[in-house]
This record gives sequence, C-alpha cells and structure tokens, in this order.
Amino acid sequence: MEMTYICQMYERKLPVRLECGLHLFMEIMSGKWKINLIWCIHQGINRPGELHRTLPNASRRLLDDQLAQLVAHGMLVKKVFDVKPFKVEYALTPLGQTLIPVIENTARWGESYRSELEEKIQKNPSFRGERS
Amino acid sequence: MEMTYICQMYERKLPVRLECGLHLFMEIMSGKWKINLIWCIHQGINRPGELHRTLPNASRRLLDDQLAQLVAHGMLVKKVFDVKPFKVEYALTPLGQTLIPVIENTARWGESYRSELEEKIQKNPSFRGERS
DNA sequence: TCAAGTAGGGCTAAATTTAGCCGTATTGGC
DNA sequence: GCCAATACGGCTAAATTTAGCCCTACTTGA
Repeated sequence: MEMTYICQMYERKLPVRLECGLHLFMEIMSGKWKINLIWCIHQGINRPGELHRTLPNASRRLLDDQLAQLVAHGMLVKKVFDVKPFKVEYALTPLGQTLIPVIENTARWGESYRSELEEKIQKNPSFRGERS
Repeated sequence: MEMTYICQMYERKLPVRLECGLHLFMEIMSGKWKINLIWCIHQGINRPGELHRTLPNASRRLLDDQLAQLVAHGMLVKKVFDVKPFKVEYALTPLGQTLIPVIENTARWGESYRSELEEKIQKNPSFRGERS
C-alpha cells in the first residue's frame, strides 16, 4: 500500500540556516511576492481576489502559496467568513505587525540609494559564475 | 563564427523587480552566504581563504561567486596586493557600510522573536504547493 | 620533487522557486 | 442553460540558485 499525501509537498533536502536574526527575517520574507502581500494587507487590500487584481503579474497560484506560507509562519491570519458566497480575508497577526517598522526601515535604505543600486543591479544582473 | 564568452554566464530570463526599497535590499542581499560574508568582512575577516575557513559549510566556488556579486553591486571592493605570493582582501565600500545599521536593525528583529520564528519555520519548512 | 597554501575558473547535476495550464465547487445574474 | 465571480488544488515545465567535482598557476618549505 502506497503513501498518499494530502497535498503534494516539496520536501526540503538542504538544511535551513537560521544562525542570525537576519537569516530569520529572510527566511520569512523571501518569496517573490511576499513583500507586496504584506504591504498590501497592511494597507487594507486583504482579500485574495483583490490582491490578485492589485498584483496582476503574479500568478494566482503562487500568490495563494505565498499567502499560505505567511500564515504558516505566523505573519498573517486567514479569516474565512461563513456567508454565501463565502469570502476570505487576511490580516496581519501581532507578530506580523512587528514586521512593518523593519520593512519601513529597510525600504528607506533602498530608497536612499536607489539610483546607485538600480544602476549597479541593472548593469550586473546576478548570474551564475559571475566573477570580478 | 560562433560567439565566445569570457565566462559562462547565466542570462536572466525573468525580469528583476525593484519597485520598492525593500526589493532593492533583497536583490543585493539574497544569496545563501552574502549576509555572512558582509558580516565577516565588517569584523575584519576579509581574505578569501579566511572567509572560507570561517564558513566551512560553504563551497569555495559559491563564496567566490557571491563575493564577486557583492563587488559588482558596489557593496565591497576587492584589493589585490601585488606581492609574492599575491594576496587579496575585501572591504566594505562606503555604500556597503550603510548596510550595517540596516542589517543590525533587521537582525535585532529576528533575535527578538527568534523562539516563535524558529518554531514556526521548523514546523513549516516552506514548500511548493503549501496551503493553509 | 612533492605537498601545501595562495587565488580562481569550467563544467555538470541537484535542489529550489516560479510560471502557467486546467479542473473542482458554490452562488448569482441574464 | 451559460457566464462570471467567489476560492482553491493537481500537475508539469521553466527558471534560478546551490553543490561539488576537477583543473590552472604561482610560491614557500620540507
């Protein structure tokens, strides 16, 4: 008799590294759309459909995945309303709220140096095997 | 006659996203060992061999790549000393220096909530297809 | 001459993340 | 009945990052 899985999950094969606090932050926030999701929800755009319309370049599939990861990591809660047609809303948890000032601070750094950073990033799209 | 390349580079096929300052930060800092590299260099461990001994789990190959990316992105400078046997040192640029307080602030956040975060991350290793 | 330390590159495969298709079920309006 | 909107899941392939092999060239010391 074979194993069956509730959902097809990808089993991690390499260890996660959490030595320092910055690693913890990056583990939570890395994911193509997570920043945007947190920010949208912080601003009150908090339903899956709305989020998808606000971030039209993201596939609905991936948004769902990343929302679920943020929920699993305790940054968001998912509220399911038992109305017909049923609806869903996300909100920041207290822990998720604590991210906001950190994000703001970091974003401020990026904005302060945007011109230099953009130039260098564009000129040097990270690539495998890059050398100086 | 065919094109030849100086080094085998990976040509990016999907666009880079830099809307907000946090994206800029993450573009610079994402890479398995970059945080550690910046931090080590900040603390004076700044030669390739030293760095490799300090981070023995990283392959020398990848460390070299990520150092070169940090140089290309203007966070580090690479000084090559013309002595025999020749030696190399990395140092933070003025721009790279500005990262330090941001890293400290973010790391502080991670440390403040380490216990909750670790627990949730361990219990929920991010995986493809995750759902709530 | 051989081993070890300096620094670095070529190459391939594995691991991981993202893209994108198509299908489920419910409700409401035309 | 059919189409749209709500919210989700299965599946596969593409894109990207990381791992890990082996090789070059130089110098010092045994």
